[in-house]
Amino acid sequence: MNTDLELSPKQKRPAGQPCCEPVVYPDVDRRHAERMAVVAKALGDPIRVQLVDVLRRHAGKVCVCELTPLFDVGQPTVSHHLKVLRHAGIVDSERQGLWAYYYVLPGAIDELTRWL
Amino acid sequence: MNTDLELSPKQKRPAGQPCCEPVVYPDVDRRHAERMAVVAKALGDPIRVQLVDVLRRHAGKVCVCELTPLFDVGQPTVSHHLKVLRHAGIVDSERQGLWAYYYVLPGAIDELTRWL
DNA sequence: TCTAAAGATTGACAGACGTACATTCAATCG
DNA sequence: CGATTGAATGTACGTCTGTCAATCTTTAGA
Repeated sequence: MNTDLELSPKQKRPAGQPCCEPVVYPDVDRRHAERMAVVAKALGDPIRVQLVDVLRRHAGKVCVCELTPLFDVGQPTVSHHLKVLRHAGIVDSERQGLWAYYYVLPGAIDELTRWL
Repeated sequence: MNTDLELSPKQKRPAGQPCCEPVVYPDVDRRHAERMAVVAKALGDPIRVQLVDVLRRHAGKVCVCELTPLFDVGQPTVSHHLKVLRHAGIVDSERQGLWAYYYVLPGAIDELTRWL
């Protein structure tokens, strides 16, 4: 990999020529970038970060009724955030009677971690 | 850490008592979660993911005019995305005459990586 | 079967977001 | 200076997001 970028003073391009040629092209293609952006966007809310934190630190499965009192938002909002996380492939849920248990799917986050 | 969650069938709460007590509290406090959410949100766009990818893979500094032709959006839009990344503390820029060179500040991403 | 509870869904709203287009700013060259 | 270039800023617009209130679905218990 070329780590030596010329910071030599460039010249104003004469008339209609392109300014600069790209010296580095993305290593992650568009599709890969889009998938990671989906995961990152899902983590782009403090409540969702804390939700994932709780679910990850708890190896088992956590009931929604245990998650709701941790935050200053109502139950529908927590449900909405969990839905966003599930839609991003970060968590999944399992119903047991009246209760819904959520747990983290480690794969999605690993992909982002590997790139970072 | 308690990794053994009882999945034993819960009981419907009698009348006005709380459903469940939280068994796990967030390890990351609100402020920490907010900072990581800012970083994650800034990475929540495929163009910004690819921008960071290019800047990280290039150890030096990359001129905006080298970044713009990589994407299908106009120069002001690229400039806007770079501004978002700079506001999140992920990148910074340095002016040299007509050209602006962007580079990655490794600290912000490391914080998120450490948690993930 | 009737009531109540856990959780999901819907609709509404203010605010933020991504993009395009035009303009402005700063710096170089003739 | 005056013209041109690289980059940032401003405006506008359609879309998405986070939240709440209300409602709906499913299930447990009496």
